[in-house]
Amino acid sequence: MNNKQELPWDNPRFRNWVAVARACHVLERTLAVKLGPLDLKPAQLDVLMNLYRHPGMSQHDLARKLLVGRSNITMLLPQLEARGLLRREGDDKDKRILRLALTEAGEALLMQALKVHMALIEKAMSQSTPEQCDMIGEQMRKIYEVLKEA
Amino acid sequence: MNNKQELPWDNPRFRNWVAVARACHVLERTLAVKLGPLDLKPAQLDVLMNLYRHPGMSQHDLARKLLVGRSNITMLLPQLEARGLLRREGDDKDKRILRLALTEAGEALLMQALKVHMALIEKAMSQSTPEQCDMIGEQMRKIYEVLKEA
DNA sequence: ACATAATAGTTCAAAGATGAACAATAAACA
DNA sequence: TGTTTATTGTTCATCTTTGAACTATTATGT
Repeated sequence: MNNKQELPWDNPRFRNWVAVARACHVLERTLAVKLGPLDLKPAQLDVLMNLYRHPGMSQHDLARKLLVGRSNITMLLPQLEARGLLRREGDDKDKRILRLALTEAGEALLMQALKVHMALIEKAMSQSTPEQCDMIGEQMRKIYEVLKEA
Repeated sequence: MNNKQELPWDNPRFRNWVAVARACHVLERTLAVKLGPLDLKPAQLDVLMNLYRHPGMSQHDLARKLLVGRSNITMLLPQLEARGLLRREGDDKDKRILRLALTEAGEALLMQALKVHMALIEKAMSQSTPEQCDMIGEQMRKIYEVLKEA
């Protein structure tokens, strides 16, 4: 007779996930504001970060890393390339592939942006003990694994 | 003489937060796909959820809850109103304010969408013990508090 | 009361993200 | 080899999101 399902708000998992989403959202918005002076958007910072860690990666690989479509990368890169922050050069063996790498200027700007990003994350995560912080990261990596092929 | 700052990737807080952001992103994308059959976007679901919990709230309050601009709400609501999912009626005492509430149809669709959302969150969070889950929620609420007025 | 400031919502142009369709290239396989 | 399939990156139309400027209304302060 009870045609009302259990309301999600009574469910701890739901409530707690909503908190995760809200924290993410507010940190992303704050980051966007703080990156303003560097004329950099969070999405662009993500690109620079990935190229720093994986120089020579293709646009396809970059799109997969960032969880966005390839077309998004195509739209994103020319702005950064025009600013001299990265290079795109064709692969020798596979002419379909463009290999990406940061320039000196790109690396320099990345370092500045990382200071901003790092400070923000420090401020956010300073509330947690190292053990709590690691546990959160561990659970989130599990979630990513569970969902990425769903 | 060391002009290289500590690289964020060596910092547990940074690495763990990146995991949070990635988990959020992939869950949001997955939700968007799973809500497809209901012809509902995550942002629209957020609206319905908030109106269910806070009937009579204004557009301004809704925007604040959702962490978006007021204009976003203005663009979002007409679609939902046209589908008969919600009502907008002017406040008696303050003629600037429009008060929002779900219709029967809106509530019914919300219940369907919540099943989808709930199932996804269950799948994601089932990896964690109840204690871990609560701790994550607690830390995330702290982060939100710290950042929301920054 | 009156001028000033603050608030709620809308409009609009610009920027971002998305997915389908496409061209060029490479891989698989008969 | 030749044909078919897959992959990489681009283009394009569409949909969202955003912030600044605007109107209407209410609050504040003198």
